[in-house]
Amino acid sequence: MDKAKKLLLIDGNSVAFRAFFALHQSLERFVNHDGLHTNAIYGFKKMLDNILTQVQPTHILVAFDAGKKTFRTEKFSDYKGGRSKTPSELSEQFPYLRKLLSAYGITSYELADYEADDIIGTLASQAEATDFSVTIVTGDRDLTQLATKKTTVAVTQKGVSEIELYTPAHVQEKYELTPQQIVDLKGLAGDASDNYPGVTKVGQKTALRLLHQFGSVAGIYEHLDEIKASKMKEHLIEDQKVAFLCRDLAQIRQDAPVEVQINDLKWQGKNQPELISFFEEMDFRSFLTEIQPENQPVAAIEKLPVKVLQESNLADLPTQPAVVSFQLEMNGDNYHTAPFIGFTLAVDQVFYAARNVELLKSPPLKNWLESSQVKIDLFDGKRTLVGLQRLGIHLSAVDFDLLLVSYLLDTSDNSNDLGKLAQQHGYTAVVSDEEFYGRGAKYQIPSDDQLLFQHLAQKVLAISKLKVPLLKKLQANQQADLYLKIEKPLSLVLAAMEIAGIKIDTQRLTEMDSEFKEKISELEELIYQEAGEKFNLNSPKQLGVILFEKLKLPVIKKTKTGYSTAVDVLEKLRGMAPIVDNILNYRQIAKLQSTYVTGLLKVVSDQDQKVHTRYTQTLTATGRLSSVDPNLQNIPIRLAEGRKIRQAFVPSQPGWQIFSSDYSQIELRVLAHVSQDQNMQQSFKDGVDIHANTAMKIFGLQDANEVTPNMRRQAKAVNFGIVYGISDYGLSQNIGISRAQAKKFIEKYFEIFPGVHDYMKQIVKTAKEQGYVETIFKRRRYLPQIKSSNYNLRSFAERTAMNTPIQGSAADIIKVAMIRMQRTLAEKHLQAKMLLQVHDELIFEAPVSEIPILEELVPKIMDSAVSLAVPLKVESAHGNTWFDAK
DNA sequence: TGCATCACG
DNA sequence: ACGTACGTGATGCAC
Repeated sequence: MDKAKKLLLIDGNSVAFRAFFALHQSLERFVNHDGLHTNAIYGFKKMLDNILTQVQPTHILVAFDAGKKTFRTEKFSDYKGGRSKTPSELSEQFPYLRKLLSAYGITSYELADYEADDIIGTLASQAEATDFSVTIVTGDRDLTQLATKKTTVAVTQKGVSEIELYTPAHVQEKYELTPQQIVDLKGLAGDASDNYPGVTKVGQKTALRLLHQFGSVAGIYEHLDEIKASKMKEHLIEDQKVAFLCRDLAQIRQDAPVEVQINDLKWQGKNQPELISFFEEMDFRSFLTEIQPENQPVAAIEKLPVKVLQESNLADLPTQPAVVSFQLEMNGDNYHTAPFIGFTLAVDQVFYAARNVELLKSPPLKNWLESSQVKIDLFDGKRTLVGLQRLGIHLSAVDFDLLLVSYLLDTSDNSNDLGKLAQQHGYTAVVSDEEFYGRGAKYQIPSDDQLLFQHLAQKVLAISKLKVPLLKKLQANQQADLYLKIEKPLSLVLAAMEIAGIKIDTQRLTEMDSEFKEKISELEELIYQEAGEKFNLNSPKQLGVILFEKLKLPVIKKTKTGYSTAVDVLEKLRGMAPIVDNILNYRQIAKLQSTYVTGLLKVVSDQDQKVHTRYTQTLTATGRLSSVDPNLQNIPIRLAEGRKIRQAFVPSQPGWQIFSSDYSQIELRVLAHVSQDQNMQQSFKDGVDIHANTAMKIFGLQDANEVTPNMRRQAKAVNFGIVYGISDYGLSQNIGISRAQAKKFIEKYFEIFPGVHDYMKQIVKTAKEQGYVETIFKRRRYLPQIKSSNYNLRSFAERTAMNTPIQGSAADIIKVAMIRMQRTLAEKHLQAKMLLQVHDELIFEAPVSEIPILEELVPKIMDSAVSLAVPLKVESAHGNTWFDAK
């Protein structure tokens, strides 16, 4: 027997609004990997599931408002006037809501000049005329006017899960009115949210009383003479036209020119693959597991035919394939030391795998990897290269590096896991390592060969499947050069630097260790005496109690968790109690001790007395590198005490020295270039001291000699502030001046450098229009929050828009220099080795005899890496240790 | 695991 | 009226 026909009609806009505000508090938790807000989509989906289970419809349509202009605004220009703009965090979700519906197999519909209500009213009445029953879902009580014997109106309550069902009986019970009288009610009382007035001074209460007596608006005016003379009666007479107009506005149309046929709305069910890919796009993990429970995907995914490689069958492999996808699996992040797990290869859609990585040393595998004729596709070339190097295999070229490419496509998405990345790009057959191996104590490498090899094979398959689409995207973004000429060659350069490592004078560190130990215990004793008790000095919480409760020092600043005891606070308390100075000293030395003495000693390799950092090439949002394990980009230099740590960084061979070159003010030069500010460009062309020059200009001095050190210091801070996307408050905090004074500085600065001012305004505008900003080499950073209605988020995005092209372009430039540098050293057969990069500085070791060559060569390569509108300036130094290279 | 602190450009 | 500098990593504490 045929199921009874049930039509479900949903007011898309109103339900989306409800869902959005129900989850408004968690707005920032519902953001997907592209920065899209997803709370309304999430809530809508939950609600939709509820309704589908409750109603069991056979036919469905979701109606949307077509736009601001409707027949109602024609009749009453201020209809829905004064309503605040839909938040951008919601409006950006509407296109995806339609995508969700499409995956659910549900029709979305809108009609020019009509609101969603009218589409619903029209379809409901058409459906009733045949043999349908109808359920309407909305967040708007006005729609209860549509309730009939065959039509139920479900109004969502506060959350997204609860609904209130309005039948004519329920309407009667709640308002003592028939559904049709709701329209009359609105006509009399008006509607604040739709911004139409109704009759003056008549509200809900009076309107209800009148309707109970006369039945309708028309009824009231027919029986006006029965109403006693009163202010209200005068208002009724005066506002008669308004009353009928408002009634008309409230009346939902049931004759709109809707083009869809109800029979076409038959629901065929959800489209599972479309839904999976949509949930992935939205990062809705819980919904994903809901529709594909844990074991299902494994079962559903086709098992790949993997051939297990052994000594005995290596000879069966082709001698020189055109393309090989390769994965070298290791246990742990630190690929300099991580144990090998195994490897896989995909060649002509055939998969090979083995646990024994020694096999890679034999032909033909070694030949493939070292050949320049075989295209190697992989994930994380640097990691692979270092791993292979440990096996004595020299990977010479990579064709496609999935990790690098996907980082360039979106620098804010810096996941380091092949499975996660592949899923984000729509390829779902491969799971994340965390999911496959487990995490922390649960980490386990499967002993079952087939299980392990399937995972590895899925990885290489993902690499080859994603190669073409991602390279296409790169092309579309005009980023192919950035990949081919900068990032890919750089990964090989970085690998070489990491492998080279830098030698540590552990004896020097051990000396410092005992020195510091002594000083620390002296200071500890002093502090405990002054405090009158022992406590944990390293605990800001306990220190706070001592300083601000026991010693009653004034509280300058608070943190989320209590009193702040940070340097800038302690600086202000200096002189109020001797303990403060001692704490500052203690902090300084304790930091050196824990991070740079014992910390560094912990990571020195026993094999070669060197530290081998890892540069993370795909992490920062601006394009800079970062350095981990150990971080060699934050070795102390500013304070004399800390600077001595650099004495422990020494050349790896006797008779060699450390050589260092750094760009001078590269970020300001980039700013002068991108902003095209003539004044700033001229300063750099003239080769003047830029900070002193800025000081002269903002303090209105005639002569450079009049610039005091303090003026120069302040001007330098302004220059920095400009690069960071300045705010008067930030500047005032930084140099300890009033906010008003800071504001004057900034205004003066923009007067002097109008091009910079224009650039800052322009870049924010560009970011708003295109959604991202770019560096000079087209590195891209998306800034979805630049349209946020939240002031803080938006301001942050604006400052980022100003800063990223500057910081990022500087990063591009030094990367180009590094690649050329490495090539030149090889071409000239120099023994010198490039060891470290510290954002605007390159550090080498070289035989003393080569130092004069480097003094010439390195600055030449660095300052000619790009050609800007201003010259680049490079300064060099050398010495027996890193400390002495100053 | 998150927070506060502090090291660098 | 809002509340703020940009980009990182390591350490130790407290939950």
